[in-house]
Amino acid sequence: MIAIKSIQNIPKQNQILAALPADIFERISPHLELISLQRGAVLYEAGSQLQYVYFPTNAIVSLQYVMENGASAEIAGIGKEGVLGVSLFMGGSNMPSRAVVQTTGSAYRLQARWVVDEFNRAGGRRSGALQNLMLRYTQALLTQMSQTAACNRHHSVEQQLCRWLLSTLDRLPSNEMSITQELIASMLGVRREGITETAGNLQRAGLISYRRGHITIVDRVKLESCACECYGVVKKEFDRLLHSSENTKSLPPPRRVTPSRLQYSEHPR
Amino acid sequence: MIAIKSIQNIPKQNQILAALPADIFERISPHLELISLQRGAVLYEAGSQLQYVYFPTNAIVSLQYVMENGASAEIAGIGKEGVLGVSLFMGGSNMPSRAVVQTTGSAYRLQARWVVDEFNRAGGRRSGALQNLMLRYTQALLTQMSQTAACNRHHSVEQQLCRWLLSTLDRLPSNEMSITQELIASMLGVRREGITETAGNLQRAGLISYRRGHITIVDRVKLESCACECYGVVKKEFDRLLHSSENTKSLPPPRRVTPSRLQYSEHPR
DNA sequence: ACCGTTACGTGCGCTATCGCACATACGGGC
DNA sequence: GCCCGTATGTGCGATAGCGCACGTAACGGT
Repeated sequence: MIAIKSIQNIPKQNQILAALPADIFERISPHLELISLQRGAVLYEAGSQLQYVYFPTNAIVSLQYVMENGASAEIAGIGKEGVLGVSLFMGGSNMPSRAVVQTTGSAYRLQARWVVDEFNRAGGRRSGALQNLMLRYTQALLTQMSQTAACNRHHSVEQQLCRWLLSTLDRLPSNEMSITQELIASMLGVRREGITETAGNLQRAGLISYRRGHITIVDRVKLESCACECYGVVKKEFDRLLHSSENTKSLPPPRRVTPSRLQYSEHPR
Repeated sequence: MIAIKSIQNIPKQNQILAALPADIFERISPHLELISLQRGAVLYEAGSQLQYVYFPTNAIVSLQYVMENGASAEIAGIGKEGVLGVSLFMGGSNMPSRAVVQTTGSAYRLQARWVVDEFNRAGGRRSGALQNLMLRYTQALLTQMSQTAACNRHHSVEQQLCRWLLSTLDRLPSNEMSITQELIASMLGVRREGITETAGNLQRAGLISYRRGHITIVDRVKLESCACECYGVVKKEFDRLLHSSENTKSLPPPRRVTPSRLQYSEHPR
């Protein structure tokens, strides 16, 4: 986690930073520090005070919840599309979960106070674009978490693995990722053996191929059809919230339409 | 869902409304409508536009995600401690999940525009107390969702049932609730038979007692020890975020302390 | 080129939960 | 007081995923 300089890395690789209006970006950019994140580094421990907000460029950070008995589960993943530390301007000043670097890479960070300042600059008229963006991202995060909760309840390890691979892939430049099955297992909160077996199946079926610590996506389309709906739902929501006409408050039509009168959707059998 | 008048119901039964500073409360209170919510009513369909924000008094609303195949899972519950519709000022203008009334009761509602106005009134100096409260509540909601995700992954039906009973109890005036096992099952996303069996065990053990459509909590303490940690964690976080000294930005110490260097918490075996 | 660490493979019995097919009985409405 | 819809009880085979105990081999460092 050493501050480095590099001409390869530019802040705008992070999509939140890229979406900021020029004036705001100018204002905060002097305070952005480029740092390199090594896999395994812990950015926040659950419950600790937030010192920085992080904007990953090619790193991926995983929010995970660790239970009393040591079992863990990934709650959400954050890559170049997002920002780590939204709780800061929510007033909580600390996170409910731990943030661990899942894929080595870079990120820009910003001292807490700059973000809070800028967030509150919301000067009546054009209530701060930063605030707006952050809030939208937070909502996308809410969606991701809801989906994870439902997914954990109802989907098989295979479906979840596919989902996970796809969303990780979306945050990477190539179609290969460096990660062990053990780590994936700890993200998904399942046994390593379960991943070994499932990954074996996927490889045999020609969806992926892997060697010690590396996975390559071979057939993305098939992988998508093998993943649960969760992948698509979350992706669509991110697109809707973050890429659509910047300033609009009333946005595109509902994600889907359903009958307006209650039927308690019973457990399907 | 008919507007009614009642002297029994006062807005301040809702803890968010109660926590608002007098001036703001005065400003919005003329626009508050008291409505009665019948069990089963759907307040929002997933993806639909938000028309109102709801502040439950003695009603309980359940946010649930319904999957393509009809299976469902509760993502979070909202009672007198909270507010339904935070997505409104997050800029999303609609919710990712469905909101269903789980316990018949009342709520106050507010037209979307009043909330948004007030939310954005954040006049530089004392950036709106409403905004502050809402954001804090949103963070508490984030915690609840994370916890649900992890809980769904790792805890048994019994633990989850206990957790659910306790958090429902906290939102009710008495120690009896009117609900069928079928409904609980659909909230937890498990089979009804699973609830029947587990509830039977709990009754035999003297923690609860029930009759057709009604459950009474008999021994709350035992119930707590039987529930998973999730109940306590979420409750503590709500207290921390919503009851602690209103305006403080740097708050009580971390929820718990953990070593600051990474160990990938492997799946415990 | 070797060697040891660490990642991956595999087998096996176990448990929780599912899916389904019923039986039973409560209690509100007439 | 009866009756029927609906909530609850129960049994049973199927299965996904767990926990554990290994074996094997890939890769990186010296």
